[in-house]
Amino acid sequence: MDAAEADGRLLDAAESLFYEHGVQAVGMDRIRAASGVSLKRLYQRFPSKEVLVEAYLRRRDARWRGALAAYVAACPSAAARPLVVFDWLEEWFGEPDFRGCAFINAYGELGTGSPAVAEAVRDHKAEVLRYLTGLVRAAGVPEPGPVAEQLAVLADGAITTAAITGVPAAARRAREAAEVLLGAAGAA
Amino acid sequence: MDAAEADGRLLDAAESLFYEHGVQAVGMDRIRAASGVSLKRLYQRFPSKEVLVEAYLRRRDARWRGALAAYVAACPSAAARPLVVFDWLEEWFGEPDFRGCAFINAYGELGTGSPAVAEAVRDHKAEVLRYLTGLVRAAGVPEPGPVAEQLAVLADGAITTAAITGVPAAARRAREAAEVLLGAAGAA
DNA sequence: TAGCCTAGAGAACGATCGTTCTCCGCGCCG
DNA sequence: CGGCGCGGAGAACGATCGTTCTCTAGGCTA
Repeated sequence: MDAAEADGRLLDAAESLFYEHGVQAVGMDRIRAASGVSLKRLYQRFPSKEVLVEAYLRRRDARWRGALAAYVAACPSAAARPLVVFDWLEEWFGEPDFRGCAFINAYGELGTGSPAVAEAVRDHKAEVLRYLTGLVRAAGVPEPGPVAEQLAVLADGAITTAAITGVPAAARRAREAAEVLLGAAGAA
Repeated sequence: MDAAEADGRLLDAAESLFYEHGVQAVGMDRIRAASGVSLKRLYQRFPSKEVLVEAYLRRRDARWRGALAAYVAACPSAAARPLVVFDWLEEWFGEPDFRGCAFINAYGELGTGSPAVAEAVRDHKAEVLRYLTGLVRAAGVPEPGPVAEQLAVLADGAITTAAITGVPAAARRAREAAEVLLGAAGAA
């Protein structure tokens, strides 16, 4: 097993355990057991738990935004793409291991104590907002910034609401709201 | 010091410490030190940390909704009251110890492991939704349910966005969105 | 004044945390 | 074939966790 595969197995284990149970509730030894990578190599690749947590968040950010972008790009209508974001959210909410936003959860748990984690979370939210701004602009809204911020708020609210209620209905409500907001802002 | 005062001091200490640092990052001994209540009495009043956490959440729920309702009730226009909710959020976001939604944070940290905490969080969100539904109905919306759910999503999204970005601007965006949604739903 | 109940201070307990160290076996270079 | 170094298994370490126990000082009743 080379370093790249060790990294992958460690990050896979870290992601599923941290996301399901929270960061503080999962010890390093549990990640060793789930990954099959020895503790010695774990600390060779990630010299502390905080480093591992940040790596987990940054890899999840890339994957999450990649999956969203791929789903949205499959929609032929640029005007509809901002709404398709909420269709993707609804599918996500229905998955059995859905547990809310990994970044919001990590920020609530560690944002005070770990600047590295806080920055990774802020970076994720900033990237999502950038992406939404591009979608809204391409949908024909003359000033996409404010509407994109509204969509970002709707998305975050839908994620947390769906996580707590356990049902994906919030995605539909958010999509309906987004439709009204885009219409009012003059989407083509 | 009687039992009622001990409870108050313990819950005050628990609330400020749990809210600021997260639940798992704060030990029982730190709550003893901050409250001035001995460990023995602490465990007399709250026989486990989980019980204390649930009591913290339920008292905060009552206070939080009480403060919101008092602020909103001071607005003379029933039609404007759903929007005033977001004014109150904006003031809250500006407070120096604002750290996001205590219930979302607790759910992310403990929702998987503690059914009592998960239920307290669900109860809070359900009560907020009930309250918003009443406001939207009184504002003249014929079918207040869907709009109230949209406002709840906007509020949760604004809270998390404000917590992560550190600026209260999300409240304004959410308020503008709420205005559009209420207008589209036929508020009088 | 004598006895008793309460409460506080803090040690103690077993568990678990993040992290490091020891020991052993296996594969590569001479 | 022999020595060497890397990697894995897991013990060990000091710290801290939630929780309980011990010991003592003090106020109330008789």
